[in-house]
Amino acid sequence: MADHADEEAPLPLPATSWAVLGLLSFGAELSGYDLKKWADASLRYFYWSPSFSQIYAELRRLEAAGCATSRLVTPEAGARPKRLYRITDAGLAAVRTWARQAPVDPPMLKHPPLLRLWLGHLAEADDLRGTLDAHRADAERLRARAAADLALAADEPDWAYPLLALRWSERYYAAQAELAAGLRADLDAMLAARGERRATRADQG
Amino acid sequence: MADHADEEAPLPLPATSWAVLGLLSFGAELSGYDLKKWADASLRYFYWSPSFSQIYAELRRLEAAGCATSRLVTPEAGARPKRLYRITDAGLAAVRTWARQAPVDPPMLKHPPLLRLWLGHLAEADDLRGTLDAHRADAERLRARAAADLALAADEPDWAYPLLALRWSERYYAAQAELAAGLRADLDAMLAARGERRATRADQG
DNA sequence: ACTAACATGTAAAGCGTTACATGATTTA
DNA sequence: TAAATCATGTAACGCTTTACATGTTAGT
Repeated sequence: MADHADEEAPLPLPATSWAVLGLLSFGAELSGYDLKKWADASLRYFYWSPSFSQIYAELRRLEAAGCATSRLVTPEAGARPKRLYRITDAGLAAVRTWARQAPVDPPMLKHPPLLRLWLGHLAEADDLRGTLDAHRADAERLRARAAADLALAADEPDWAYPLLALRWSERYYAAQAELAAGLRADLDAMLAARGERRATRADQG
Repeated sequence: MADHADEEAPLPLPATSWAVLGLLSFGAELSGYDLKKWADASLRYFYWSPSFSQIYAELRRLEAAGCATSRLVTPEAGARPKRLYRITDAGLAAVRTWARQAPVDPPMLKHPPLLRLWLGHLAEADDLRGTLDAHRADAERLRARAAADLALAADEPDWAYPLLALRWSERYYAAQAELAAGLRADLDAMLAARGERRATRADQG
């Protein structure tokens, strides 16, 4: 039976569960708080970082499914105890099966700045310009953060794959900034052309 | 009071409501089915396209809020009636206020192919290569679809802003394909270096 | 006549967030 | 010692999807 583990269907867990179990699959014993911090520093560039409460719920679910175990640790007498989670052998086998066999969903993008521009006929031109400029600045900030996190993680042989993901992330946010700049230019060109057309009509009429 | 409409706080509706009301703000009288089709052809490139049931629920909500009205239309005697929705003056004012004043949330990305790569230590190299290649092909398909939709919408003066969004979308998916190619190259280089290091160690040991 | 695709919804289940509650630790 | 921040959770709410139910139209 153990020989056929890779051929069994993956456990029916939501993607967020696999992300959390994936964090644990690197081997460390972590608290919910630790996991949230780590997710913010790595996953969030290409996968949204779940909230604390979501992480705590996922950990309870993973433990109930036998994919993780937990123990209460009290640092000092009288201090508040914390619960540390560690992946189990069954959990490691499950996440391996998932990583090799589960279908890969398509990327999902929710881009509020673009939604605003798409409804540009409802706003003022300066509002739109401001929205795009702010979005571009955000993208550049994220690119810089990814570059910084990349420098921190470099040369750690265990993190070769997270490092690839970080390199991709830095390029992704650089591309986002460039796309924002291009869109800003297109918007200005469109508005200029529209203004000229209106002026021409006014001259004729 | 009417003069101050732009200074009032936007109605507390979720982003999806505004997206649907935004579709209606172009002026057409549409059914839930029409709206879904239109969302699939325009919004989905930069904003996920809500499901049918979600759209129907949003329409009911918008009507309850006074932002839209509906009427039942029976094409022929005995045929199944359909409900058509149209934006109201109050709805137009509300979506204008939202478009000008509501804060713009940051883009949200959920990228399962990258999540798989990030957990590359759990899978086989060929699985990862296949995942990346499939992702690249998907991105190129979406780029081509955006280009096609762009050609359909061009030269419609009312769709100037949707056109800008479509141009951005085409570039976005082109960039996605390039990023996938770059990541594939990085992966191959990493695996080659690892293989050489392992071979070197084997020679020495 | 049968099938597939089109079309319009409803109901239930689950995902995920915000708000809340609590206590420890640091800083002013 | 007061405030701010860190840290660990719980509970309630609302968004979103999947599955289901139902009827119509068009092709074969």
